[in-house]
Amino acid sequence: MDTSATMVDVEELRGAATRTVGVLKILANEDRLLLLCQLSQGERCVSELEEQLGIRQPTLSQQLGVLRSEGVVATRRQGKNIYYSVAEPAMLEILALLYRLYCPRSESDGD
Amino acid sequence: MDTSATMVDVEELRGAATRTVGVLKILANEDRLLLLCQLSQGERCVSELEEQLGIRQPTLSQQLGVLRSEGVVATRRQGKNIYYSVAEPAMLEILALLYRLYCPRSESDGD
DNA sequence: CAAACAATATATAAATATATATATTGTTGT
DNA sequence: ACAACAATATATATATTTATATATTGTTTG
Repeated sequence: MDTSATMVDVEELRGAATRTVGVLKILANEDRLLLLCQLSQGERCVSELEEQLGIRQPTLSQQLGVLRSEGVVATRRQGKNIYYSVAEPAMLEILALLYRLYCPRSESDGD
Repeated sequence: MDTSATMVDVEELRGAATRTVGVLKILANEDRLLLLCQLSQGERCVSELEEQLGIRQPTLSQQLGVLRSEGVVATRRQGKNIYYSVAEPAMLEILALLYRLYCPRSESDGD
C-alpha cells in the first residue's frame, strides 16, 4: 500500500469537502441565494429585502436567521431597522462567479 | 410605481436564481463534490473512484446517477468499465474557485 | 452459454430542509 | 407607559435528501 504523497490524502480531502459543502448548502436555496445576491450589492434592511425580492416576512426571517447563524452576514441596528450585509469575502467571490456564469445581463450590458 | 430599468426585475432574477440553485444543489453534497473534484482532474472509472475516495459502491452509483441525470458528467464505456468525466465547463470553473478558496494546499505547494 | 465480475437500479428508513401559520420580542414616539 | 410597527422566534406539516440493504443488468472469458 502506498501512503506517500502521490495524491492528496482522502481524510484531508474529506475535511475540505465537508467545509465546502457547508458553504454550498447555504447558497443552495433560492431565497438565501437571492438575499445574498442583493446584499452583495450593499447593505439592506429587512423591509427593503422584502420589497425588492418579494419574499414574505417569515421566510425572510427564517433564512436570514440561517445566514446569521452561519456567520455569513453581519447586522447593524439603526432605529427600528436592522441592516444586513455580507460578512464573508469568500462568499462575495463565489457570488460574483455565479453571477457571471448564470445571470443573464438583461438587454445590452456591454458584455 | 416604477417598473422601469432601475434594477433587474424580480422575475428575471428569480429565474436566474432557480437555475443557479439547481447547480448549487448538485454540488452541495459531500460525495458528489468529491466525485466532481476527482473527475475535474480527469476521467475515472467507478472502481477507481471507489478506491480513491472511499465511497461505497451503492452510494457511488446513486450519486453518479444524479450527476448523469443532471448532465454534468459524460460517460464512456471501455470493456467492463464505465469512465466518467465532467461535461460542463462552468462546473469546472466553480470547482476551481472552490478549490482555491477552501482546499488547503498540503505542505508547501508554491502558494 | 455459463461463471465471474463491473456497474446500475430499486426500495425504504432516517435525517434534513422548506413552507406556512402564529406568537413573541424589541424599539420608537407620544 | 402604551400604541404601532419592525423584526425575531416557534411549531409543525410537507417535501426532499441521504444512507443502506438488496436485486438486476450487462460484459467478458473460458
